[in-house]
Amino acid sequence: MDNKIVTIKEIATKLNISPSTVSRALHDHKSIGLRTKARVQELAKELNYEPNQTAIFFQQRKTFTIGVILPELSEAFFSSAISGIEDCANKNKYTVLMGQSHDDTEREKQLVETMKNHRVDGLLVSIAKNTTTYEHFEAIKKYDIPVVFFDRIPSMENIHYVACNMASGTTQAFNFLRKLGHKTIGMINGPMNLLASKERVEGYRNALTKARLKYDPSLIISCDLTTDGIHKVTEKLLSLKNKPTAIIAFNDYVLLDAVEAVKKLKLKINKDVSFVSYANLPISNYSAHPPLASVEQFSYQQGYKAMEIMLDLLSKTNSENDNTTFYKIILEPQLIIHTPATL
Amino acid sequence: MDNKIVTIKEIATKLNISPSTVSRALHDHKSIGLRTKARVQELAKELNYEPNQTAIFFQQRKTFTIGVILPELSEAFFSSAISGIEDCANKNKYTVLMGQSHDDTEREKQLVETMKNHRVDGLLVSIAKNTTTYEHFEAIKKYDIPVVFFDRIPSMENIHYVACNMASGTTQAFNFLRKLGHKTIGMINGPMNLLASKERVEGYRNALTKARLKYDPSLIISCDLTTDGIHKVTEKLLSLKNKPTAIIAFNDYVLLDAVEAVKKLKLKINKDVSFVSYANLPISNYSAHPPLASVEQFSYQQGYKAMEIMLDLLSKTNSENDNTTFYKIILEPQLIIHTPATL
DNA sequence: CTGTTAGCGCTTTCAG
DNA sequence: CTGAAAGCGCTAACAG
Repeated sequence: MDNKIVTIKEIATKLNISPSTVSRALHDHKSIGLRTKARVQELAKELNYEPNQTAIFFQQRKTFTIGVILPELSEAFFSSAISGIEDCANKNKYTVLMGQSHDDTEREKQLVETMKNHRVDGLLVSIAKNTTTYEHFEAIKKYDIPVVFFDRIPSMENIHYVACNMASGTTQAFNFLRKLGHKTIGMINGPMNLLASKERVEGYRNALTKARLKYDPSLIISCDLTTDGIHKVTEKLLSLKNKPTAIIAFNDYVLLDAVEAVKKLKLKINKDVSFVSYANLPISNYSAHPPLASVEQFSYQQGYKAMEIMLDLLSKTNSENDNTTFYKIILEPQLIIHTPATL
Repeated sequence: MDNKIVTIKEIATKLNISPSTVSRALHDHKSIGLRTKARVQELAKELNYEPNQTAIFFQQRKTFTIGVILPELSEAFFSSAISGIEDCANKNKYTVLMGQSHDDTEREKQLVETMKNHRVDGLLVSIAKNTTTYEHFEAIKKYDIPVVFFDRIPSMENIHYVACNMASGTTQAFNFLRKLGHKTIGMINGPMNLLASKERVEGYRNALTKARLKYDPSLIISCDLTTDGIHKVTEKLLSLKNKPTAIIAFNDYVLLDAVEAVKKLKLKINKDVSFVSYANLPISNYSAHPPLASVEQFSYQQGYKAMEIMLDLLSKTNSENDNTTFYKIILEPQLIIHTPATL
């Protein structure tokens, strides 16, 4: 068995020509004679030549690899998003280097470091939920590694990102509930360092303003998105004097925990309290207590789009250092109303 | 801003010593004087030196990168498995290069190629459901890139793999249903090129044999695992003369489609026909029609274990080329019986 | 304890 | 149209 790895040099000596000629022939360089080009390509195939990418990466200072950092792969939103990223990357000859922060800022920092050392061409990140300092992302700019954020966007200036307009999604959700007759609507929100949490509040308040209603801040409670946190918050909401008859849950996972809390209180879903949530994950379709509606956030598309932006950034990174314009792609979410049949 | 990237050579000239000394000092080589070591490390930190991994990868013929090829990231089983892989890899200073085959053999082949060119140190793969030729995996062995398969194992000799003992899982499922009084038990199986499908049949037959029952082959039907295929197969099973009162579904996703088919036939779940399935995915916990029980396959653990085997293989790949012993790790699955409360 | 040297495999000027 | 040579950044004999 020809276990040995074939190099350009070998092809060269076997053909009595120089390595540079071989390299050029392999790349279909115009200045190479058809005759030699053919001979080289033939022998290359015969010997089963494979270019050593690590050598090329090193030499070209480009790895055709994109680093992706996200909180948790087992959350459907993220696995779907990275699926989109990978599809787009693959289509464009890029590969994906993946790491999960597990919502731990320290690990996130370390991953940025690893990715940098691996010389990824770019970084796609969805930040850990309690990341509040951003030096690690600032730092990487100096290395000409573009960063595009998706979904979980940090509160930083001058960044590229793609996200869903959660304000508008929340307004949609709110109005939907209003139309069903709900007067008092609560919200289980996420940590306030997330843009998405701020936007939810914004959308909620916009809806109130438009409807000329008064804002009761106690109806919106932030939590850390842990099961315990969600249970507590749900109980709190449902024990208010101004008790909500409907609740907007941060996402479909949060909803699952909120539903449990409601059951513990011996209240009836869709009777004592109704829910609307975000993400529109497949679990909702099969759930025993699906939300009345869920704000679709197009996770796959977000990932795909983020990668497209990255490709664009990479294509012109050398010519113009456009440190002035930033992509801020905001997808319009869509409230998916679940049919009565499934309720 | 010091945008320039610092190299060992620079540190060397600034300190009037040789690059090799710097390299050694940075690696805490014992033969370097404490004095110089300190000076080097200090300056390195000051200049913010970062080793160029691509150079190291190239030079060392090792990338500390593991390629992972799996069918579909948005399937919970796989995202959970890769989560385990990544955790184990990360803990051991390895990174994960990821690609989805989307159950397409062509793309799988191409991914193997890409991974090979990227010079991954090893490959972890769960094959596409209709992959039946394995040259691409045979080929990669010549490059000293170990391959460990997980969950979806090809019918090849001499491979490393970790999987769940689906035979035993199926026997457990079968016996569970028998105890509930079911006499005629059907099975929606996957494509027969998958080891897991063969094992299901084996487990089914073992259970029959032990119970001294006769085997009716029409009660086991293979399908392509598409929604349409599942619908057809379900209808077929339920229109047999020897009609099953319980069905073992290939996994929790298949179950969802099978349930739909049952509804279309106006039959009642858990009355006309009961289900048991595999995977025990979270969806089951929230599903409107969860299976009576589900065979837990420990996806995260499978991924983690596969990566551990890989690490072991990598640690001794140079010393002994142990082409004779192969890891065949078979995890014992566990039938998780869903509490009546959720039914 | 430290320096010299060579080389990993490839691309790419610069000369013919 | 082709060759010679340099060099990407780092490590590792080998030689002091």
